[in-house]
Amino acid sequence: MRPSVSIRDVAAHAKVSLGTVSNVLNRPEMVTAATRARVLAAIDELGFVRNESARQLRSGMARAIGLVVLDVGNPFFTDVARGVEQAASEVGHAVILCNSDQSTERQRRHLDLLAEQRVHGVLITPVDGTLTPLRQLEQRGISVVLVDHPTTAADICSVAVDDRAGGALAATHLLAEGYERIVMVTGPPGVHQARERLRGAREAFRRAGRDPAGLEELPVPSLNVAGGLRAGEQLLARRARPDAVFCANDLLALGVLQAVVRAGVAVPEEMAIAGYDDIEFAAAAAVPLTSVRQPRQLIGRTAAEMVIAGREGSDGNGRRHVVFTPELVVRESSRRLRRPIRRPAGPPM
Amino acid sequence: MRPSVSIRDVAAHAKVSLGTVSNVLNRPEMVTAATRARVLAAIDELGFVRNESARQLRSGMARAIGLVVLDVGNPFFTDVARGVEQAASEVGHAVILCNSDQSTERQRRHLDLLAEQRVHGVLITPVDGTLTPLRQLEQRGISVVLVDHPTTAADICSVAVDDRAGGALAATHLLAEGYERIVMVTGPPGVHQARERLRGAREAFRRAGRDPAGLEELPVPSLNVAGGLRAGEQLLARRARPDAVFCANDLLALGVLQAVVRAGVAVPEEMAIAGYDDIEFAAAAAVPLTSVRQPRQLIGRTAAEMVIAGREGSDGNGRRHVVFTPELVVRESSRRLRRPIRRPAGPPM
DNA sequence: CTCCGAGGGGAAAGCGCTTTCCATTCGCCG
DNA sequence: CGGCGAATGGAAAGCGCTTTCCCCTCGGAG
Repeated sequence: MRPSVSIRDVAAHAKVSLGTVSNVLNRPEMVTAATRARVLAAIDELGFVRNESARQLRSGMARAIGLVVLDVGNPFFTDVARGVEQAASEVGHAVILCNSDQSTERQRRHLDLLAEQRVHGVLITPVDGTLTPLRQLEQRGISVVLVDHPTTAADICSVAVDDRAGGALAATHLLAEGYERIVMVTGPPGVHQARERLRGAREAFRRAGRDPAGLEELPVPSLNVAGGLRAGEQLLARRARPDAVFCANDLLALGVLQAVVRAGVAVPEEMAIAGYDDIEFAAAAAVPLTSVRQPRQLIGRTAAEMVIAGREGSDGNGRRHVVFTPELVVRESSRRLRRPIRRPAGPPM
Repeated sequence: MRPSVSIRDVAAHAKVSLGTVSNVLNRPEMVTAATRARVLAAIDELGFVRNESARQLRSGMARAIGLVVLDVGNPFFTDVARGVEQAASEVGHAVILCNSDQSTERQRRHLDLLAEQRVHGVLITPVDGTLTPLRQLEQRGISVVLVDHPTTAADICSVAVDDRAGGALAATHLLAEGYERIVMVTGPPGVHQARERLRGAREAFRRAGRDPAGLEELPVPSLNVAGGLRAGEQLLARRARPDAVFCANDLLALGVLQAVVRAGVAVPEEMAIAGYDDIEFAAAAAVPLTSVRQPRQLIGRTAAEMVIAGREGSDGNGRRHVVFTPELVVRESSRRLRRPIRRPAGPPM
């Protein structure tokens, strides 16, 4: 097997013309079964593998799509990625996964890279609200779909979940359970999703006849477990602790939970906790976590399908914005009822 | 901004020759500062983005590497991916992430795709021990590095962690704590890592003067939380429950833990649990989980560096196999000491 | 003023593939 | 048996870039 077998070698080996090999590869129906078999046999014997770059140089576009996420470590995004990957592989597209880690600079570098690769499209959860670089991509013919980014921009496709509704679900639930002093832990100021969830929660306060300002916001620098630990410690240090904490995502919630449990404070009796995303680990936490579930894989799959379909007719009939509805999952971390006490020999849990 | 700006347009706009533009891009030092500036200005004005496919068609190799993992949902792999991505982006390489989901078929499809893309190299945690397709890649000039796959194959580079030592660490610890009836939960039969961890654990039994056969193996179909839940239920249903469970990874352990805690069985008093990987969520679990830590990002980074360096001289001086040493992290889930009693009414500590 | 060498121009080849345009060769129908 | 259409051959262009070769043009050193 020579390092590089070209379509021309295959043609020679199968004793057909170069064009025929190309036809077998791209329009197999217009070639006789017999010759097709002969060509395929030659491909097999020679170990020929089609060169994507040459192909894409002609077609002008790669059979790959880019996925830029805020944090690969967040199970929310890996589930989205899974959905994307499934949809992409069904049509033979590769997925280039990029992790911006909330850095504008890294995001920019990744977008440049994807532009150089002439990817078919880009799925992105942008670091901030600046959509200019994305519009530039679109001008270059690379379609863009915003993922989980509540946007009002009509010119860019998006797939999102109604964060405001989700925030409202959580807040309504906490209020209904009778919690009074509620704090919402959010991430860095720029994070759109968190803002919307807070907004939804405040609306729920209003609808419940409560002062929206009564929902305090506690921002932390990062939306991960470390950020949650930090938030938890801050809350514990207060004289007047909140009796319920709503976190912008489950990683934060797990961090808060860990800090709180470690300090011997009972959840939910002394402090209830609710998260967002309903990641797999939420149910397995120290105290099973109440959370707001989003159809993660479906988000990814839908976004991928949109970007693969491209902009054909999307201005006319194509849907440009898809919004899913979240769902509240109540678990022990926020139930007012005293949890049943389970003890083997004596210790509670 | 026209859909496609080529190097030729840039040359015309900057009033230089085509070759000069190419030089600015690839060997900037051999062009005068003045003309370089002029060319860069033209690039900027026209919004030129270099076409990677054309470039790679000439060079014969893409500036991208493939990463094939068993499960993107497993934080172990996302951390590895993070390390890979960092190392790759430092040298301007893209990372194509592929998820085999333990399926040979999916793995094959992904490898085909990567071969078509003419990626620079492939990092892979193979589904099984069949290395033939990987050898084929190497013959095509695509270097391969096995990740977290204990191999004896001298002809393929690898980065791994000493799974046997890790298994021994966990088992030794459990024995030292005085546990008697220990079960190890492993995954599907083919999974190499689990096999080695079991082997290491049995060796530890032997060294402790115990019968290695005393360590029972309980295989489950998948190495994730669902698999763990299943294992947990099976163990709970037994008349004679084990007093300690060692799981082949943390996802399994979290699943077992969840099943056990839900049934009101105390951990570790009635059943101790130890996992493997020390993922971020292990510390935040219902009962903080004892686990075996692996340098995940470092594994990814090292593997990426190896594959980017390629096979240049690796037969001679280049290291072809790197093995890291794991580390035991003891938490409450396996401590013999009774945990401090924490209850809302009268929290200690 | 001459000469040299560096910076740059211009042209060309070629990476592997797709696609198009004829020209050719069949097998087969009328 | 003439002719028709389907299946293929053969040739060629061109996607955007890198690289090489050779020639030209200066500015500065001698």
